[in-house]
Amino acid sequence: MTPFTNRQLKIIDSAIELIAREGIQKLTIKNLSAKVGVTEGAIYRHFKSKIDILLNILEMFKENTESLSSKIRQEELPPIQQLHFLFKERFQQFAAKPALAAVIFAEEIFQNDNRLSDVIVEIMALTQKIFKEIIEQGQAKKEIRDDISSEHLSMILLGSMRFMVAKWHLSGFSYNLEEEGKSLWESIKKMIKK
Amino acid sequence: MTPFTNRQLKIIDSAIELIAREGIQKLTIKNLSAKVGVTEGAIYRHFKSKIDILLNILEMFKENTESLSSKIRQEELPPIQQLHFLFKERFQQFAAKPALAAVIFAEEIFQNDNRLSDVIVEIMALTQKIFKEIIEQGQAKKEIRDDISSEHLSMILLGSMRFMVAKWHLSGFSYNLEEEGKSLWESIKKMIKK
Amino acid sequence: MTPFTNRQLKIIDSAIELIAREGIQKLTIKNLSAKVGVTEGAIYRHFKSKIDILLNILEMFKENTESLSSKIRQEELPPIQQLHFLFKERFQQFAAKPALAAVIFAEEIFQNDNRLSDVIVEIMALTQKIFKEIIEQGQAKKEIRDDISSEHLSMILLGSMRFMVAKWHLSGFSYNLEEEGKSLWESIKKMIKK
Amino acid sequence: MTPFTNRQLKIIDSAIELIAREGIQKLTIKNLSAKVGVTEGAIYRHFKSKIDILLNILEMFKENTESLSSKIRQEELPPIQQLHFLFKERFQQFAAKPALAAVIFAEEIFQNDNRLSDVIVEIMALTQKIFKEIIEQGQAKKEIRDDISSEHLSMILLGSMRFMVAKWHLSGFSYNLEEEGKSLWESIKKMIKK
DNA sequence: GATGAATGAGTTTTCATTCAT
DNA sequence: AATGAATGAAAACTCATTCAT
Repeated sequence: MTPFTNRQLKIIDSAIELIAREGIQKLTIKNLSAKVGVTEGAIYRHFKSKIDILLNILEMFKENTESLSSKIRQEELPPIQQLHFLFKERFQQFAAKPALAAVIFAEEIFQNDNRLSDVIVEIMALTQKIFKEIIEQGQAKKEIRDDISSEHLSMILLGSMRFMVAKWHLSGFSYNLEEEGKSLWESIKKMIKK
Repeated sequence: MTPFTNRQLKIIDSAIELIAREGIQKLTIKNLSAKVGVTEGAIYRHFKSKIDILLNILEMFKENTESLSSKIRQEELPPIQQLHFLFKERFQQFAAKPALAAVIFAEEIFQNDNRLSDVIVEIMALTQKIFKEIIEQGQAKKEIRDDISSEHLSMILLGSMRFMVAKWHLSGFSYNLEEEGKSLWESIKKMIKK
Repeated sequence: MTPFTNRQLKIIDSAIELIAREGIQKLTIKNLSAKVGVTEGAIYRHFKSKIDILLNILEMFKENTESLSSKIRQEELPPIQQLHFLFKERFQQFAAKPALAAVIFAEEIFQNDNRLSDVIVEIMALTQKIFKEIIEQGQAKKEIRDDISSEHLSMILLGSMRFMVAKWHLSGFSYNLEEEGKSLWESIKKMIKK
Repeated sequence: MTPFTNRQLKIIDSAIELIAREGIQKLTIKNLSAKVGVTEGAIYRHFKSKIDILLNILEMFKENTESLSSKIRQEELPPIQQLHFLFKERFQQFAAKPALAAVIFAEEIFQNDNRLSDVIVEIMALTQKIFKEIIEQGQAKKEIRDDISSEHLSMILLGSMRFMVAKWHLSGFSYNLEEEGKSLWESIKKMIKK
């Protein structure tokens, strides 16, 4: 939605990488500007504050989540396959940009400021809502077991996904996330299918 | 193991609460000493550095995890009940001290320093190992389904637990974690039982 | 004397208003350029530095003071009426452009730089000299009391004028300066007439 | 009222002198700490912000004004002598601490921040009120002329005092303020006496 | 004439830590 | 044990100015 300039994209990217590699405490304007290759003041020509940079990272992710969700709704796949698609897509995105995974699942990072933590809560709620709705369709169509609430099923799906990503991050992105994710999905599918 | 003085316990407690309520970025010696009720310098009589305080928090949690695990091993319960016990116990601990939950599952907090992140990795590995072993016993005894690897089953268990705790934290600890946890456990049990 | 371009006049005007409304500390090239409606760099097409802008404001006021004074000298009015004219004229100018009043009587603003404070001293000396000379004429013509030195009489005249303007500024220009000034003049006239 | 520590007094004093000598724009924490002889951070152990320092300077002056006024009321002098006393006292104070004069009459300095400008307005109103009340007593007792309002008389008194102090400041404190002030008082007395 | 990007020096403030008392 | 004062480094951000386009 927001059309970023190249410089802004560079800054956002550098910020994500800095956080992923060294934690938010290392996301300082000094480190960031060094990574971008400009002086500290120059950053402020592109974002009005450090919080603003973080806000844009989250906003980008939120918009991406929304567009993924509407893309799926259009495709008219059976619910299980919709879940599979979302699962795969997310793991693919994270594998392509590991830093993003590290940032997006570390809510603590954004606890700092209300504007940030609000967006985090929104993203989390939105994501779970998307999964829940698909699961409920699946339950209605008898594709997905209905002896367990959609709330719990979505929690199990998202929870295990997050856990895998967190471990992957802590391991220094040392294995192939997409493969492991695919294998995890197979297990989950077995558990939730009717 | 480490015999803490009362002052040390007070400091550790205050630190955990500060982090839980406002994020690590608010864990400063100034804020901490104000919460404890002493001057800044006084903190250094009890811990040799800020990292040292965080290290002790993690160490405490790690020891607690270890003692929980050995307690279970002595009790000779059937595997499913062992899992139930661990699940319940953890949720109870977190409900009793919400701040701890907020801190312990937020690995990002400790990414700052290698000594810290090493302990985080150890704790995560240890926890998953405990769950995996019990699950494997359960599979051997035909109590737990064996068409899904113990690796994945433990991921699903731990992942959904972490997810629930994370949501609870983000919601401002606004609901009864123990009850929700109990209900989640029932769902998980249904899914993993043979 | 100095023939300003339209852009230069706009910049000077905006600068005066910025200072009057928010203080010199808010007179930054960024704020100024925003008010003028151009980018920061553009300002430097019209003035070679920020000090240069301030210098021109003072120079304008000084020239205005000089022309007022020579206008009066030509008109050959009785001294008391000359004073009245100056008094009225100044209050009229300030009422018409409140911002100018706020700036011109706030010597502190220009203490920053020697080139500026020198002009301030010149303006102050010039103004007092103009008043003193008229008063001395009045004393020679027995129109104005001569039991008090022209130095003191001019101080009282200028001092009370400045005080009224300062209060008006601090009150947010909340009352009619011209009327209040007229009334003050009546009082002063009573006090200085022979 | 507020019992300042020695360090705080030193800081306040240094701040006043810095402003008087070079203007507020030179009152930076860096310059201030250098003058005090400590590092920049050290200032913050004694005042919580730069504004706080300025606020305390004004508050000190305000309290001083109040105590002067109540001292006078107790002494039961004839109104003209009360005015004389206040006049003398103020000029004495300024002569003793020139920097204070430079700061206190330069309202612009404090336009920066609402908390500051509010106190400035209060001080100005308080001072004029004190003078006005004495003048009104004098008018009631037929000591002071009543063909001119107490409002205008106080404006003339305070205005000429401020003007003299401003000139003295701009001249680099180059003459004896107390003597000049005494002489000005004599002129003013002549003008306001009945 | 004007823009957009940048710089280098500066701003206020906070931080973890030390140390004499 | 604890305080109060201090330090040196670093934080986020702002400023006047320059310059290629």
